[in-house]
Amino acid sequence: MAMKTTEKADIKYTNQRVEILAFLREHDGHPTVDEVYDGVRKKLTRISKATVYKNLKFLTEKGLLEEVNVKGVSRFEANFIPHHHLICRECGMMEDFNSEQLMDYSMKIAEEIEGFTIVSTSTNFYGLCKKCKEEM
Amino acid sequence: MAMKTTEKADIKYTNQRVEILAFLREHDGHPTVDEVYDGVRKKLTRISKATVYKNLKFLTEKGLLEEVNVKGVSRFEANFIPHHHLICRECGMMEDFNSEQLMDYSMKIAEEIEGFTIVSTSTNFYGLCKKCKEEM
DNA sequence: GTACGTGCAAATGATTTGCGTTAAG
DNA sequence: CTTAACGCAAATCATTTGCACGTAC
Repeated sequence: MAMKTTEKADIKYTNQRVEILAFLREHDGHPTVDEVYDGVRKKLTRISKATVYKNLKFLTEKGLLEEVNVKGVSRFEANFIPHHHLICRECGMMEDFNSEQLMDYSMKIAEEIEGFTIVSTSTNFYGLCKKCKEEM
Repeated sequence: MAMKTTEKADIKYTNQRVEILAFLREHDGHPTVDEVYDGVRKKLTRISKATVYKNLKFLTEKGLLEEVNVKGVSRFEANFIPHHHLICRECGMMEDFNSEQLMDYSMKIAEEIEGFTIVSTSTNFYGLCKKCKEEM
């Protein structure tokens, strides 16, 4: 069976990739491309933004990262425990949220869908974060 | 209380806005900006893409449209019955999917979340559409 | 009549690409 | 060694903006 794991073997772990992965594992706030770039540049001062772009795309294709999009901006994460998101409609802030119950429930519903082979599910909860609510 | 409905009153229903709304109501396949532009241009040949952009943004802010983002591209819809999405990881194709059960279940879980005021939820089911699966 | 919307062209911002150089395996 | 990755600068693509003119209310 063709598994993702076989693909992982072909990855060249360059310094740049190692630092990008390390940065994302230490920052679970779903950083944007620029935030990853700024973060990684502290360790690798000569890294280019093009390399950050290329690698975020590459690592996402290889299955080592997940890309999410809020208000038109790409954000990345390295968290592989399937989870859900709380998203603030006002400021775009995004937080992980776990509910195994909901994950199980969604996957059970997924099994009944025809003409689509479901691999994963993710629920987004949209609303207002504490900060934005107070500012209203 | 400041409701969305009070805002709706201030909308100037120009030809351009009317056609954009009509197009989206007739096309539930989550069109991109370019697709909306091409579609509306058949009726209003002189409309500019800037106007399409301005109005999609404006109408989304006014609550008449929903914006979703797949693979970095914005898509729009005018469907206000809350619903879920089936998204193909391969080609980005997106289809509506209804499950009242799942909607109820998610909202029940949402009520228990603290520090975040949840307004709506939407579950994305990721996988492969029939066409992409056959091509593998 | 007036304020807001439009179309156009130019500006911005995000992302991708081409290519000579560098480094991982 | 050899091939894939890097860094840089230029190119492309999506989206926004400024402004003179037009139109909904």
